[in-house]
Amino acid sequence: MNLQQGITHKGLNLLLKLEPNIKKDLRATGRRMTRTRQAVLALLQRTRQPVSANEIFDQLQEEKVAIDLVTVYRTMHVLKELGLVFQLDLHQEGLSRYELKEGREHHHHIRCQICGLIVDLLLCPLKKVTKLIEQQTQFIVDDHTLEFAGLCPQCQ
Amino acid sequence: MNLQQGITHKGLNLLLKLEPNIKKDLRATGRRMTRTRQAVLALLQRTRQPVSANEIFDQLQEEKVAIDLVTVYRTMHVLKELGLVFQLDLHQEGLSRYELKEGREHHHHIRCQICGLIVDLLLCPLKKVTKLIEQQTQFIVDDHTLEFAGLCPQCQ
DNA sequence: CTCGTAATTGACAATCATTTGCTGATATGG
DNA sequence: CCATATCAGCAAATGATTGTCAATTACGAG
Repeated sequence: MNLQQGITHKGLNLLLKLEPNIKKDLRATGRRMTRTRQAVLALLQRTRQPVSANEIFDQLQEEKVAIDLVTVYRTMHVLKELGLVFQLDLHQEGLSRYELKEGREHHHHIRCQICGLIVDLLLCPLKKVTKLIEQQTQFIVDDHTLEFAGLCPQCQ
Repeated sequence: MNLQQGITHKGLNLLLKLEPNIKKDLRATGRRMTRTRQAVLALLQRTRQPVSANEIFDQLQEEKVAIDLVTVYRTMHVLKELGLVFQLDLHQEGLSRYELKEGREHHHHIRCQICGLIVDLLLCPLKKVTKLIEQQTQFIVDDHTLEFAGLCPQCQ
């Protein structure tokens, strides 16, 4: 089984490649590419960890981008509808985090219970189990959530 | 791999067996067995599905048990501290659910996206994967959350 | 390039789940 | 049966998220 950590984003370079496609997606559903949406998308691209609405808001404030927290929520809602963003609800965090799909594969996360560090796990051991569950429960399974918690190397 | 659904509770019978032990646990930490805690425990025992604080509150109201919602939350907090209850934060539900451990084994859940039915999955395919993750991330893993979503037989 | 219109924003209030502060009620050992 | 520390109930605070509405802005048509 192949398990890789880390990030394969290439930073702002991708913005130029990504933006026209996203604009197309927006237009196709009667929406517009605005400067606030650009700012949020750019931030999501250069951010390594899944970010909360508040973190997006704070970060953009620091970068002198004027944006309302409400607009951040609305933007995330739109990006979710377009299927461009994953929403993560990590156990006992009490808030949602988001990350760009951007061609990334299905994956899961591990979170440090001390410092909150979140690391990607590029593995999914659940394909066989899903079939088994479908057979035995008669459900049609179409999603799953898998998350690990523990202590990161720094916090042990 | 053995996967069973369903419930092995035997209802109120267990209350008699369970209560003295729980009272002991409470007393050991300077706490008391009160009638509200009894009512909540009894409800948890005869309930099949993981229940939210509000559901506990509503259900007890119907049964003419006077209890404040705040007290439900505080009771769940105590029961969690004593390790008697699991807290579940299911994906996109935006609230917490609770279930009695009561000698039940580690397990996971599947939730119907239409009607909200939650079924227990008495399986856990993650032991090997946990070791692998520990090796490769250098984390010490001490918990995980696994949840499936889909359509139950009725809702397909 | 300008305009009109519909989508979007921001400011503010509302909502929902959950927590906290305070005071009177009550379980429990003595 | 009493003393007292824990507990319940109520009110109000909190933090995340959503709804309202007037003012602003994107963008295709001309």
